[in-house]
Amino acid sequence: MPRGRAAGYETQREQILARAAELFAHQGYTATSMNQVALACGVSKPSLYHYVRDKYQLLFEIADGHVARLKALVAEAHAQPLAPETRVRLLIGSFLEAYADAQAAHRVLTEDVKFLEPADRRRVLDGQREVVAAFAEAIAAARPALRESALHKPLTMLLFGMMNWMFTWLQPGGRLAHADMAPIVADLFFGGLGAVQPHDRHDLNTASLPRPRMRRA
Amino acid sequence: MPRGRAAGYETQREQILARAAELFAHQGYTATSMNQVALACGVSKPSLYHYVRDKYQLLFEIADGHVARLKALVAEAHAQPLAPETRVRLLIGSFLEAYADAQAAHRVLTEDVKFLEPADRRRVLDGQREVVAAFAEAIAAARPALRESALHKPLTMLLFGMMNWMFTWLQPGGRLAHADMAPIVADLFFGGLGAVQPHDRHDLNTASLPRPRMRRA
DNA sequence: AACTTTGCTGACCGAGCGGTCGATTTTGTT
DNA sequence: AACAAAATCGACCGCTCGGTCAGCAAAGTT
Repeated sequence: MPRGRAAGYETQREQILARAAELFAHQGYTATSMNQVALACGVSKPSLYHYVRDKYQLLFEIADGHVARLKALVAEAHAQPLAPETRVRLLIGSFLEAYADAQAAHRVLTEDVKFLEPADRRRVLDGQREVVAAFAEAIAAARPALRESALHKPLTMLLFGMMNWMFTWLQPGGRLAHADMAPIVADLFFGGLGAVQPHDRHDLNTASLPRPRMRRA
Repeated sequence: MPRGRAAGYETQREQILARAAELFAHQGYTATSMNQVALACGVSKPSLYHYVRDKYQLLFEIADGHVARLKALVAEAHAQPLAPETRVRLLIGSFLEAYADAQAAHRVLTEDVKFLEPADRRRVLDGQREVVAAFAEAIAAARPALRESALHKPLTMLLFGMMNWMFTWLQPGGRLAHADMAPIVADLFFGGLGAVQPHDRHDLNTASLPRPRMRRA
């Protein structure tokens, strides 16, 4: 057995994944060419293929790695003995921190999942479902009345909407950082839960207002 | 002058736009070929190019048309004499209705803007900024205290996060419809505003909890 | 020193892309 | 009937894509 792998192999591999994640995040998976990835990594295309099987593997590893990170955060929050609401607030904070640290991977996960083959997509989406279910459970533990109304799952999705949409408008160098938003999101969410609780479905109190259809724009 | 345009020209053009929007929404702009668009419309590729200048024009018209629709909804809501909070609730309801009626265009708008040329992208994003600013103004009118804390804009973005993320998880044929969500979103938002108001920025009340870094996933 | 694998590259391949051409048929006007 | 533009199509073009190949220098094992 003449040689083993060089020490820098895994290092370079991870750098390639990171560069690819950035390119995918900014240009989209299909609009990014392997030539671009190779160029961004400072290597030739065959060298790139020395570290990665194909373009598809880049996509899968970026997406799968990110959900694995999120699942680890959930496990970490559940390992600590915390009051229910405190646990949810911790989850929100740690997720927003993870989003800030891996913005590219997060964007790839939310926008390019559709390019995964069915089996891989299922795997990734199942991981996401686990994470969302854990949030929903933590929320139901903090506000048990929600579970009876079967509203804790839609409300959990609204919470994820607030968090997942942040990468759209929050500037990395702006006045507000992801960490600043965590208590705001948590306060808005828990403060609003009380107001939405007594609601009945199909009680569309604004639907009776006149709302004529549009003709053309 | 021998002939004018056939009566069905505009009709077919709009159908092409609609089909293209669906394909773009499900596969992404770059991953959708003009052959696919032509096939989905039941015409040959040269016929398709008889109705549309090029692929890019499809993208721009889909995105621009959708923001025009949203801007019209804002104008419509402002034309009516309403109590501030009622106006915001009406806006939320009409936006969710518009999202439900034009899910494909909405998805294209949120995911494929990056493929617009700078000038066109600016135009579309400016339109979106107008819409968001109108929401923020309506919200500040309903809760004047928010304006002083300069928090009404981030909170408006959180509201948009809840609404814009809905297309990700709300099943068109599921138990909950977009219309069912409107009062829930409005109640959660207005109910939570009171809880977030007294907050000071950088008062990260969960940040003191132990939150060790992850090593690798 | 002999050997074998690693790490890397310029050149190349088949395929599919967006878009066009030339020709044909259809249709409203005169 | 004569005409010109509209509407449609099969075939094709130049280009870029993801990916491969043959070959070369460097390096760890024996």
